[in-house]
Amino acid sequence: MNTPRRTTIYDVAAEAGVAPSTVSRTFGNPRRVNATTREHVLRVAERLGYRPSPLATALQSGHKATIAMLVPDITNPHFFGTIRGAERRASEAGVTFILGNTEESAANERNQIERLDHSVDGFVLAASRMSDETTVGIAQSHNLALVNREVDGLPGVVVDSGPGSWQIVEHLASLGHRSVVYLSGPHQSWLANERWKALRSAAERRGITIARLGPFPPKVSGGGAAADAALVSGATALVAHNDLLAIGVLRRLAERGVGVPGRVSVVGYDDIFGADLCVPALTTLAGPEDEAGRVAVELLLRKGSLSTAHPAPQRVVLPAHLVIRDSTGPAAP
Amino acid sequence: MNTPRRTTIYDVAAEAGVAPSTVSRTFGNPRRVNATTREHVLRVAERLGYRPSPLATALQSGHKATIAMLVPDITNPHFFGTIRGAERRASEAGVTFILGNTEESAANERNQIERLDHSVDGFVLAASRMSDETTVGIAQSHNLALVNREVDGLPGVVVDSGPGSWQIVEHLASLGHRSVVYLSGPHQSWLANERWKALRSAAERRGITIARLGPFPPKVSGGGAAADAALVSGATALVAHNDLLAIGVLRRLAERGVGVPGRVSVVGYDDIFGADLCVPALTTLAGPEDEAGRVAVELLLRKGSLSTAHPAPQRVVLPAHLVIRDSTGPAAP
DNA sequence: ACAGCAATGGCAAGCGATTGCCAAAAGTTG
DNA sequence: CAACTTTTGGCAATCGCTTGCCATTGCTGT
Repeated sequence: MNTPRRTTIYDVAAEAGVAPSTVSRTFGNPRRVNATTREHVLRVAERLGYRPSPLATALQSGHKATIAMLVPDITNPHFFGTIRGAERRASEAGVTFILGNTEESAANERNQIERLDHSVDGFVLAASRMSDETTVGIAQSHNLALVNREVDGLPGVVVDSGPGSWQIVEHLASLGHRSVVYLSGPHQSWLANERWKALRSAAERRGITIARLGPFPPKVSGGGAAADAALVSGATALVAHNDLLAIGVLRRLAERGVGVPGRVSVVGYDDIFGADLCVPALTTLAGPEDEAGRVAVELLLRKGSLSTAHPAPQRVVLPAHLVIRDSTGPAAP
Repeated sequence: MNTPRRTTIYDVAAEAGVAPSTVSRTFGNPRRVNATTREHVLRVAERLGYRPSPLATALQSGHKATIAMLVPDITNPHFFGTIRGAERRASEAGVTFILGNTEESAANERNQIERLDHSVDGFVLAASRMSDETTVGIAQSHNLALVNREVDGLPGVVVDSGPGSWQIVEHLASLGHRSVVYLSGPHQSWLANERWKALRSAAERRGITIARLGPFPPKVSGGGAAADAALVSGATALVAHNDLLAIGVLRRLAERGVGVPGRVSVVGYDDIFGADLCVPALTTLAGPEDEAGRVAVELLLRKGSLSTAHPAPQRVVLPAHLVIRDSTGPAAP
């Protein structure tokens, strides 16, 4: 890895017989330099294999062309889509993409932000675990875009679980279910609370009994306890916080010989990879996760550009739709 | 996002009544400054909320404390294990982690490397699509660590598909299969060739007929064509390049009413999330993907430190093991 | 032909650290 | 106590690029 010193604007300038500032402008502010000169400089730069140093640029101009995305659990397939979408959009925009895992911890999240602070233009916070106050505080000095989390005044994108949750309840109701439980995710998860609220209000409207159980870790391994608790409750339909949990529930149910959807129906959220692979295939609320990732990055980028003339939408809601598979069926009599 | 100008070593220096260089040393070379002074500086820095700027540091010292990982397809769950492992290790080492998607293209891979060149200390290349020559060329001026790819003289980690492939063949042979096909991944995939070689030699040793079909895109969607081709071949056992492809194959087979493992057996590689969810559950070669990610980063970090005294192992081979599930069974008579 | 301007290029001062070199202070040694 | 070594802190150059400001140059209009 011997470094033969990289080509700098000075090298190019010398070779092209112009001042370094001219070279700099050629790249960063082309209209500021005469077409002929520009061409010439570009040619020389090309020949010398010049590459601008993002570091030096960032240090001087403050423009880092880099964003970071923080997810609570990089393991969770649910985030794959969002990560993918975000990475794609960033890459398209020529922005480098930093990925961080917060291990479901708000403290960890803060630290990462703190650490990366100097190195990025902004953060995409997916399913942030931080409190509203903390988040607002951070937003004071940082560019943020939230995914699946709403905080007053902050830009973000959510996959709409409201109408989605209603769809779930309607579906269940139409199958004759009268008693439903929601197997909740972490209590500090905004999403968990949102889903619960939506489910409850939908259930009330339909005159259906609904209860919240948990919290359960939103992983396959959380399914055991969740299933057992649900069974005790006597509900005929279980709505899990996410597909991972739902799959865990399905497993446990199979172990215990509880028929799905014969005895109970199971619904998940997210439609992750694998949801249609398990048996019975999982009925789940599918959202455009990729899109969410894209949009979040978009919001961040837009905010950067000072197009205050055309204020970008600060809050985007993406529609979700229920994918009905085999894990839901008529309520047992 | 108004930036009230961040605290710099100068601020700290002024406040603490020392020179900026002392502040710098306090952080970067603590033993160079008197304990008392150090304590004092640290206290002041703390009070002022000083955070070093990685950019400035990198610009001056060349030490970026950042690595990038490039994967061919961020979509593929297979890579998430590796990504996770790599991210973890990087994070533990206080190194920031950049993730890039190369979309299965060697050219894209080169570009990304070029772009990130100035910003990182090294690259983890997962299942790189670049030719050996190109890779060696790049290694001349960049720090590289390869995952599931071997290039002479370059450090890397592979999940050992050799013995693994033998296990597959043994398993199939013991079930009475005499004719096997390998449903290959992309031809420029080193892994695909490696697997093929291992399978073939194992098959020969066992006196089993084996053929290579493909290439097929290593995705679920590639499974249709792969399954059809395999059926025509008349083989009783299909070994797919990876689980995604295997799952696609399973689907197609089910569509066509071909019993698995009744009529044919199917084996995959990687044991991705979902492999045990599908029906029949997939027999597959499981490797420690997380570990591979960790190790790759480790190699990169080690190379950075000039511990030439204790030359780090340049090539790590991780063992794989066959997970036998329901997609393999006795050969049809 | 001349004031008035816009376009273009150069100068030099940063951005926030690191680090080689030097000098002052402190500690050792016989 | 003189002579010497080790610690410790400061100075200032440097990393590669951006950008405000100034000086030229060449047009324009009248």
